[in-house]
Order: sequence, then C-alpha cells, then structure tokens
Amino acid sequence: MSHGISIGALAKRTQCQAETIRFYEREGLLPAPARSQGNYRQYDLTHVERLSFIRHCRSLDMTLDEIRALLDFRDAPTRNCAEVSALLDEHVRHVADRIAELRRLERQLKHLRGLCASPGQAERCGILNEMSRAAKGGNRQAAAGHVHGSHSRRGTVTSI
Amino acid sequence: MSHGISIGALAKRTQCQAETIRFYEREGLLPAPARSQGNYRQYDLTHVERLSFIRHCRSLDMTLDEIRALLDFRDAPTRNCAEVSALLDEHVRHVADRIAELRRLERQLKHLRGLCASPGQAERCGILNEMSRAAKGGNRQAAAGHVHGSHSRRGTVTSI
DNA sequence: AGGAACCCTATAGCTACTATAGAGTCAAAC
DNA sequence: GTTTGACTCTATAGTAGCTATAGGGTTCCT
Repeated sequence: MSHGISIGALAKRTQCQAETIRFYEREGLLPAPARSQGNYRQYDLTHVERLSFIRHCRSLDMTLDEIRALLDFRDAPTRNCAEVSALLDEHVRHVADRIAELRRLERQLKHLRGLCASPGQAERCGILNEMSRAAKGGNRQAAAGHVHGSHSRRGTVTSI
Repeated sequence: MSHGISIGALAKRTQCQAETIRFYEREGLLPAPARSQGNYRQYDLTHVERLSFIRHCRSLDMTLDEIRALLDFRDAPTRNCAEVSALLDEHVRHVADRIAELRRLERQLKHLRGLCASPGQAERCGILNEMSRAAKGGNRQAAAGHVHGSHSRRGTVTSI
C-alpha cells in the first residue's frame, strides 16, 4: 500500500543516484518529502520537476549555490528576474575563462609532448628535461576564478 | 645556527604555501627533509627543484597521481620513457575533451541567456521557463572522463 | 516463512588543498 | 635577560559534490 514515488523510482526518472537525492535534501535543495509507514520517502511530481531542474543546472556546471539562487527565484515568482540574468552572465564568463585557460594549457602540453617523439631512456627524455628546466624559470600566475581544473569524475550534459 | 632552507623560504621560492609543502610530504611527493634542533624542517636545493617540478606539473593541471608517476621516472632514469609520453597523451586528451564539453556548455548558456533580454517578473522569465522545460526533455549523458567542472578556486599557469 | 530487492541513518572517503587551534622556537630589540 | 614578534610544529576540520560503506529495517513475491 505504498503511495507516491520511491527514492529509487525518482532516481531512475531523473538519472540521479538515490544518495545524491538524499544529499540534496540535506543541502536544502529538495524539500523533505512525506514518509510512508515504514519511513520510506514518498515523492510526488513536484519533486520530479524540481530535481530535474537541479540536474539540468548541474549539467550546465552550475554550483549548488548558484542553483539555490535560481530555485529561490522560482519559488518567488513575483521578484524581478534581472539577477537570474546576472547569475547566468557570471557563469558564462567563468566558462569562457576556463576554456581560454584550458586552451593555453593544451598548447603547452602539446609542445611538451612533441619533445619525446622517439622514446628512449628517461634520463634523456625531452619531456622530463623540459619540465625540470621550465620549473626553474619564472612562473606567471593566472587567476582561474571559480573555474575548475581539467580533471573530474563524471559529467552530464543536457540538451536545451 | 640554522642551516638549510626553512619551509617559509621554500614556500616563497616556489610560490607555494607552507601547508601545501607539508601536505606534499605527507603524500610522499616530497621527501621528508632533515630537521633542526628545534624540529624545524631544513630543505636543500634538491627540494627546491623537486617542488618546482611538482608545481609546474600542477600548473599543467595534472593530478597528484600523474605527478607521482612522472617523479618515479625522474627517480629511475634508466627506464624507458614511453610511459611518460603515454601519460602526457592521456592528459592532453582529457584537456581537449574538457574544452569540447565546455564549448557545448557555453553555447547552451548563451542561448539561455538570450531568452531574458528584458528582465521582468521571474514568473515569466524566459530563462527559468526554458530551464524547467528543458529539464523535462530527454537528458543525454556525456562522459567527462577525469575532466573537472567549470568552477575552481585558484589556478596557476606556467610558461614553458 | 524465507529471500531478494529495496530503503533507512550515520559515517567516511574522494581531490588538492586551506584554515584553524594550541603549542613550541628563534632572533632581535629593549 | 626577557619580551616581542615572526616563524614553525602537529593535529584536526573544512571546502564541493558527491560516492561508498556498514549495519540495520521494510516490502514484495513465492
């Protein structure tokens, strides 16, 4: 006699792990749903919609804080949405910055890679030598803003 | 009567925080240096060089594991360096992948942004509406490999 | 009645640091 | 000779956004 959507069903519908859903609840992004007699979470369609929205934002690489801000707007529909645009502008800027930085990086890595066309003893490896040499030279800093490194575990991209 | 380079001096020379140096020691990237009578770390020039190498690799967005692998090669100079090249190839691929993904993202974000040229009530905000709508549609997944999101705290880029 | 598949909470782990607390050390100024 | 301030030490917790685990309870099917 179960009513509502179980956490597993919601997970399947939104391509999102059950633990992530609990995590969003703890983080206050997703409201705590009703509970069944056996203390199981029972979601409804509003949860499906909200979680889909969150996951869509995440697929656009927004932080949970940014998403929180957007959700606040959704929850207060009479507010002026200029801040929504501003938030998006900021985010676009971050993404563009990160692209530029990664391109620089790519160039440097390809240059390095070119130094070892024919592999031999590590002692004479052009790559290692160049990296040691370069490390001694002047380092210039580049501020990355809130834009991540090039490594990550998993990502989702959603079509718009 | 202090000999050697203090952690603070090493930090200054390598543009790296003292805590990060201790962290690298704990992680086994940097060998534990000698200690003074008062238990202060005393570094020498080999540490300067090794830490510079590590920081240079980090500025190229390599993971600590990748750096560990490169250091292993440096420490065993008679080994064949084909793996160094392979490691770099892998890393270049990750960076290229991430660039492609961020470009897709940028396009989507700009499209979204265009939906709210004239800000009004959040209720009718083209951005929020589109994001809710899009969230309902089919999501396609994109594997991001080990490439990060677009947000980060700080970054350093070194010229080669 | 038993077992598989699900769910619950709490906690620890991941990366690469950064920040804090609370204590000890060192060199120079007074 | 002591006091000040800058430095260092260890240990621990925090950051983002999850993921994984342990050790239980629940539901459903046969």
